[in-house]
Amino acid sequence: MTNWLSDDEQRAWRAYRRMVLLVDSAVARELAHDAGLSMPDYLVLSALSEAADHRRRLTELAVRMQWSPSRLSHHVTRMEQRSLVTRAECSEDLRAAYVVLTDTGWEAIKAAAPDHVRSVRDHLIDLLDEDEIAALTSIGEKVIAHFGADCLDRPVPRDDVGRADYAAQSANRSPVSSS
Amino acid sequence: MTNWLSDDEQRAWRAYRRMVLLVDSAVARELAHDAGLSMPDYLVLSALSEAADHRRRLTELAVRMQWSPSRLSHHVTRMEQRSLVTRAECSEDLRAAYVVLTDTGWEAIKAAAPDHVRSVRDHLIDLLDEDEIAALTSIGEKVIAHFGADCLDRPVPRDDVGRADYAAQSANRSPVSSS
DNA sequence: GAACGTTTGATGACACGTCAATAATTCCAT
DNA sequence: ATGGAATTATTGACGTGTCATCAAACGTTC
Repeated sequence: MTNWLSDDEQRAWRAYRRMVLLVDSAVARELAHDAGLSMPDYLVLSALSEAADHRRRLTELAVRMQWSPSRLSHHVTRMEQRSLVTRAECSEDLRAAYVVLTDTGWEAIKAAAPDHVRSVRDHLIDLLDEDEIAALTSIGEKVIAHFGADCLDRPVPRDDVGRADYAAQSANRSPVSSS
Repeated sequence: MTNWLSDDEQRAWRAYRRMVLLVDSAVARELAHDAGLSMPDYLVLSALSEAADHRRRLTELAVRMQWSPSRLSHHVTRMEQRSLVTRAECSEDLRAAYVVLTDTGWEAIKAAAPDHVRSVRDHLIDLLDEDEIAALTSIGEKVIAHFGADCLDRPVPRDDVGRADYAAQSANRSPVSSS
């Protein structure tokens, strides 16, 4: 005996799906048009731009982004071919590898960020008032919490605690917003 | 001069992104595991199950789902190879074609729906109280409205007005929820 | 120090989605 | 009726993402 969705629940689910479809595709389309980057590209570049030496271990990056190692590896390969990032060996652990932001990649993310933020504002943030922003945050964080501690936005590894790069979004400092 | 996101806005955007990532991947994973269907598969089957003769014109379906014609054509081809749907000619317009639900497809969607609804409840709907459901709906519909009338969930074509299949979600009738 | 299981990444096969180009039919204006 | 534009659908090339599998290096245990 299935517990079907009520009309209100159905409506919420449909609105959610449609919103995500529209927002994501609009933001992605504009990012591609303005900067020649895909959303995944942007997220990788942004994560690297937040890192100390503009480099991260593949696994660390994959965990942080909630990507499969395989996905990241594939994507890094493709980005490498466009000179946005490079791989570098890790001297302490020969299995491991770094992904490093190239100058090209750094310029690309710096150039892309303002238009991207504009785009996010246009299609989501600026459409909502203060209460709605708060509601969205609270709903989002509630859902995220349900998936457990592994899924926090900032699963900062033990040995990484104390770094403060993340706070730097709205200031004009070196890390570029992963917005 | 870029209008960067404030801390609150940044937090909302990050929570939104992460929520979408987690919910979508969990629901998709469970659907694939339980029913051997992808989300796109489910959406196509569900849309067809809502149609009068379990069939729809390709273009009509593409518009309704907000998919590109190309995407739908590709996907239908793949689904056809798995015997979930078939193509049929349209006698009135020789350019046109129907996609038709096969018996296999019909059985597949009927079997998949309960688990899928369970999954949507587990990872989103049941996590939220009544107010939050209402807030999510209102936020979603506000955003959808921003994208214009073309993007309504139910861009019912003129000649289709009056059909009532959509109302039938929570009842146990023939159309299967597109949830 | 050899054997075992674990961690870290890479890879191939395949599903998915977009874009641009194509073909066939229909519609419409003359 | 005919020629040009619009509609409908398909296709190929390519970028993207997943899953299963593999290989190499590490670390621990005996």
